[in-house]
Order: sequence, then C-alpha cells, then structure tokens
Amino acid sequence: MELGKTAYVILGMLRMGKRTGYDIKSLVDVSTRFFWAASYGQIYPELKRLEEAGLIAGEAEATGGRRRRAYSLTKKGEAALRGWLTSGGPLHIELRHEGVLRLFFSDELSKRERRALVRAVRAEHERLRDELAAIRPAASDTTAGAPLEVLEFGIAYQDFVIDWCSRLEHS
Amino acid sequence: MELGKTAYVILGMLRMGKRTGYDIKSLVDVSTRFFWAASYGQIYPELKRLEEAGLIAGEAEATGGRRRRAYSLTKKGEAALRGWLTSGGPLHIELRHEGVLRLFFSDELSKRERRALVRAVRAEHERLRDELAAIRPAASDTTAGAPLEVLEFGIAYQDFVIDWCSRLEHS
DNA sequence: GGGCTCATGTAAGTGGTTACATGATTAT
DNA sequence: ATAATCATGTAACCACTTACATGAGCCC
Repeated sequence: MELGKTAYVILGMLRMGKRTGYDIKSLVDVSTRFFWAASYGQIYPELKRLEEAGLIAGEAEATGGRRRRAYSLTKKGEAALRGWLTSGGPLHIELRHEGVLRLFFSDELSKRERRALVRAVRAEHERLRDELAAIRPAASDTTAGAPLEVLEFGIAYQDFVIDWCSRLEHS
Repeated sequence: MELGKTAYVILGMLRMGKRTGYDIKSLVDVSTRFFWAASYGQIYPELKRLEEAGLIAGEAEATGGRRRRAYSLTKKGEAALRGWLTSGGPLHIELRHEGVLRLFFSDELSKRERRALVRAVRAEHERLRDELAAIRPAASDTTAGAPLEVLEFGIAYQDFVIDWCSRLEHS
C-alpha cells in the first residue's frame, strides 16, 4: 500500500481540518504548488483511493442542493502521514528548468541574444517571487510555523536566482 | 512539429559534435541532469523521431562487430535549436521537492524529529553539491563558457539550500 | 439575467522512469 | 575468465496535465 507523494499532500492538508477536494486544490495553489503541484485530475481520484484504504473518511454534506463531500483524516491516515514525515527514506528531489537548460546551450548565441535569454529567466523568477510575496500577508495572519518558514524560503530562493541572473546580465 | 524539451537536449548535445545515444545519455548524466534529466527510454525513440523529421542525420559506424549509430545535426536541426534558444516562449519551470514538502507539514513533529528531517534535507543537498563539485575539474578542462557557468550556479544553488537548512537546524 | 465562485468528476494524452533483453569490446 | 563499459533498444508502467462536462449557489 505504497502511497504516492501527492497522497501525502492530501493527508497533510486534511490534518488541518475537514476539507473538500476543491478546498484542497485551492490550498495547494497558494502553498505547496511551488515545490509540489497537484491538479484536480490527481486529487479527486486520490481522495477515492485514500477513502477506500481507510486513511480518510468522506462525509456528504447536503447543504441544500449543492453536493459536496468533505473529508477528514482517520487514525490510520494520521499514522500514515506521521510515518512518512519521520521515515528516513530517500527524498524525491527533481528540477526541470527550461531557462537554465537554454542557458546551458547558449554558447552559440550572440551577446544580445544571450542577455535577452537571461532577462527572460529573471523575469520569470521575479513573477514567481511576486506571487509568493502576494501570498505572504494572508499567510502570516492565518498561518505560523513551518508553512510560513517554507514560504519565506521560497521567496529567498527566487531572490537568489534573480541575483544570479542580474550578475550574468552585467558580465 | 512541436518538439518536446528533451528533444532540444539532444539537439544541443549533438551541436557539440557527432554522438551516439549512449554518448548523449552519458553527457546528460554529468551536466543537464541536475535541471533536466533524460533516460534511455526517452533518448533512443526521440533520436528516431528527430531523424525522421530531418533534424539529425544518423550514420552507422561499423567498427568491427559492435554496432553503433552516431548522429549529427542537420542544417534544419541547427535552425530548430537556434529557434528554441531565441524564442520568447514561456519557460517550463517545475520543482518537485519532497524535503520541502515534508517540512511544510512538519508542525506536528517534535523538535527532535523536525531537526532530523532538516538534517536529511541538508544531507541530500550536500550529496548533490559534492556530485557537482566532482564534475567541476573535468568540466573546467574541457568546457568553458555557458556550461561551466551553469555548473557554478548549480553548486551555488546547493550551497544556498544547505545554508537555509543550517539556519533552520540552529533555531 | 449574467457572471463568478463553489463543487465534482473523467477521458485522453503527455512525458517520463524502470526494468529488462541482448550482445560486443576492453580492462584486470 | 570475468567484470566493467560500450551500445541499442523496448514494453510496461506511472504520475501528472489538459480539457471538457455538469450543475448549484451567490452577488450585482
């Protein structure tokens, strides 16, 4: 009964309280998405599997007409989450960065072209940093601890890449 | 005839000279792999497709018994590579980092457990940095320009994450 | 009435990994 | 001799994305 990493994203989100698939997706989009994204196409089927496996419990909330199914963590689910968090297993770390890839092959370009490419990479990371910075105010109100620390790290990481780009541009 | 990014990895590697699929894989494993990995299962089929499309030309080199097929870039392939390098299209940037993900959900852990997790993340990035550092001597002999700059960036990036982990550990 | 948000799903496709099969050549 | 490296491939599988379909409730 090996779980995929995205299953743990769901378990982790449910630990904070009862949530629908829609809720989870919304949360992911303003938090883990920057280092672990998830789409509806993953979330809904995974919720079914996790319920079948007894790690979460769904409850239909008939609020009038609109159907919604909110899930909560079971004991078993909590244990699974904890087990994953504390297991010493290898950490899946994967980066796919087309900007750096292009830069790697950029020796055949002219200086102008190369500089344009670096600028494009920088612009992308500035966009990312702005997105993260926009989340911060709301996050520092409602959240604290680890999620906020990770958010700060995300911003610092974007700044690090932006700095590297700036140095490349002026050399 | 939209090409996947991995196709451009192949084109980029072939621009440096005639190469077999095996050669390309070996090169990827000591260079782009850290920001764009590729496996045989992708490379060999992609080589066939690129040849059919006329972007590369394969030549069977009968060196006695061992069969090998070395490819080189065609004019069309060079143009495609250049086009990709200079196109302003959106840059695919994706990170999947299980370490940061665990940290994000680490609030329920004890201080000891959390620290152990941070240490594990740091260890992983130290391993990565060592791998990159091991490549450097050979790279700075044979290579120069962009690939070397990207390698230096990779090392600096690992150091950045390692530093963040260290700060987390001692707080 | 119209547009936005809440809400749930699925089908088709993509991009990629893993594991295996095969065999020649070279180094120890 | 035998282990490592060179070399080519494929089949099965996996994780994930995209696009679509559907519909209720809420605000202007």
